[in-house]
Amino acid sequence: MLGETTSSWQDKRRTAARTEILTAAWAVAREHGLAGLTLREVAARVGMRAPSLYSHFASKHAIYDAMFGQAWTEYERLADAAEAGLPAAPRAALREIARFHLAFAVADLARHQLMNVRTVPDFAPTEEGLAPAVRVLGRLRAHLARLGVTGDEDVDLFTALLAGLVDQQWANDPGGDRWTRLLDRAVDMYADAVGIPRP
Amino acid sequence: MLGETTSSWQDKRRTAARTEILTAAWAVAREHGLAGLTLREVAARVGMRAPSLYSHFASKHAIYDAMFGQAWTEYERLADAAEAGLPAAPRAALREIARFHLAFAVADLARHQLMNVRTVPDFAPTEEGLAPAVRVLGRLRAHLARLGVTGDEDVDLFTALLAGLVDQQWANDPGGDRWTRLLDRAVDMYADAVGIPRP
DNA sequence: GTCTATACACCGATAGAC
DNA sequence: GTCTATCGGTGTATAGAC
Repeated sequence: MLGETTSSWQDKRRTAARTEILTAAWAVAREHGLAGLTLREVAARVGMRAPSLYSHFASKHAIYDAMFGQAWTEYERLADAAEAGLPAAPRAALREIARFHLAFAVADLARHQLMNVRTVPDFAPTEEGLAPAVRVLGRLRAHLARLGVTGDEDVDLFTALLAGLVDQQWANDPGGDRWTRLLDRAVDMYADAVGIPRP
Repeated sequence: MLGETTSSWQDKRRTAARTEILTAAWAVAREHGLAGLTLREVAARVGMRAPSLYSHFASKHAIYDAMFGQAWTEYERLADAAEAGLPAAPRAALREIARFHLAFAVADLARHQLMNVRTVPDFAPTEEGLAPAVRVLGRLRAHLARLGVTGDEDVDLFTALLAGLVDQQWANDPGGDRWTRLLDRAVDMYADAVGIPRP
């Protein structure tokens, strides 16, 4: 995970074990809900007893933290890939950014809950786990700036708009599209408000 | 709670005990977080042992459900009181509705988490607990209709906008006003989009 | 009816043997 | 590293005192 220059045979085994544990943790979280994740079940899926997990992660929170980092890293990776295909027209570009965000947030409840926290009682990501999330927000700021949106409040308004659509979608129509289908209208409403020119 | 025509001495004692338990539950939820609510601590605060709570509530979820109903009933009560002072100007009225909602949602994290669910793993409000929440949404629809906003999608867009501001506020600036202060801009943005006339 | 005492199955976490 | 055993916590069920 960290930028190791040399990785011995033992290190590879260690990271492999960590990866396997995290994969199992994601599966449990998706089946039983994020809060329904238990060390005993994760351990069972990787052929261990629960206490053995503590040789690889300091605590259950450390597992959540690693998952948090994985989720935002994956977001970053996919966003990078999608960046090449961004339309030139400002509104179309903004629409595509919003569409990507909503699609990612609506695809996996456990992941969404973890990335946007709150549902795990005392969990707060460490600085290391937070890093990719911070980078993603920076990337969004840069994109908006390129579209002419530079004010902090304008950026905050955009994130609130996206967060609201996602939240209402999960809360009141999970699996449906009652709120996600409002995306185009929401983006146009926002674009009008911050002065992004109409096509 | 229910509409009893006669309330015997025992009934009064029963509802008094229930009320006392719920008050203690709110206190615990505010101190330790909504998920940090434990029956043992609630019981201790009302001078009971944990199992004794089961004489008054069928389960911990039943306590959550009663709290859910209380929160939305309180929202309804305050909204009713505020209704008399609503401005005549459409945008001002919309702004006041939004302001009330945000103020209520931002005032108490445990209450907000409970009213908008999700953080309590398997909890889903019963029909009875849900009733005041449904009434509140109906009231909002009526208000918006009076302002000329009748489309379901327009209503959904408004609820998403409010939900987003509240969520971002709690998630990224709890206790502050980084997102709540965007309220006027958000309302104007929305009013422009749905065609509520400018003053 | 209301409460206590007890018990059960589960949780995260730790200690120590191997 | 992984195990077993265990600790203190949880929600919850039930038997029985009053």
